[in-house]
Amino acid sequence: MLDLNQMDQAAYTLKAISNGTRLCVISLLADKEELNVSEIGERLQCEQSLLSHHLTDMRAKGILNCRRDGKNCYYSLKNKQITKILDCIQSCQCAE
Amino acid sequence: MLDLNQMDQAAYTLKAISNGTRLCVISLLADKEELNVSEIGERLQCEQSLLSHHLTDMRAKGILNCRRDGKNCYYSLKNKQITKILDCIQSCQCAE
DNA sequence: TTGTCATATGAAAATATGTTCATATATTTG
DNA sequence: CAAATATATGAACATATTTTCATATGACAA
Repeated sequence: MLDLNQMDQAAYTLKAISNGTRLCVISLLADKEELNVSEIGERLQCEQSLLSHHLTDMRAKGILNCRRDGKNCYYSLKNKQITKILDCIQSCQCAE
Repeated sequence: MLDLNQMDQAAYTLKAISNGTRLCVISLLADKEELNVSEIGERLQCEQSLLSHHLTDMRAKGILNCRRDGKNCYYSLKNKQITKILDCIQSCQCAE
């Protein structure tokens, strides 16, 4: 029941989201089904290239999906469940 | 509702636990109420000093409590709620 | 005391993450 | 086709995290 490999995998996913900007992206996408990069950029304080790096990496790590439509790329959560981590961590912060 | 500062704080806590060894520690302490460093070390594949660094840092970041009793230091979860993140992330992995 | 056990600490090295900047690519429009 | 828009990429750098090693500290037992 205590499997380091399993925990490493969990850690891999957690690391991929352990960043303020990335959590914001997840929070945005929790509601909106999908958003393109510009829309995300407008809502966040994040420079184009940096945001792109974050999105690309989160996608590579299986957090986000991406779909191109013309000039735009629409990102969405690959697994909505991930938003529960946000609730979870926030309830932890409160109960401190 | 989308507050970067709040997300940064959440990220700070997430970072403090986004590591296989640290998640193992949390998982161990989820059951056992408290364990001393040697007990944790036996159950984990982790060298003394490295484990100590992890524990000290998790403590500094408000994840763990520590109580000394004689030669031993007993660590426990400051907030049991944190274990829900483990369940949470694991259910995310499955549903992939 | 001295030795031993349990744990912590600090510095250095190794590695990973985050950020910036300049530039590339894909798509659409004129 | 050329220009404009949306987004990605790569290299360089800055910063943070992880790991190792040597050593320190605290507590107890002989």
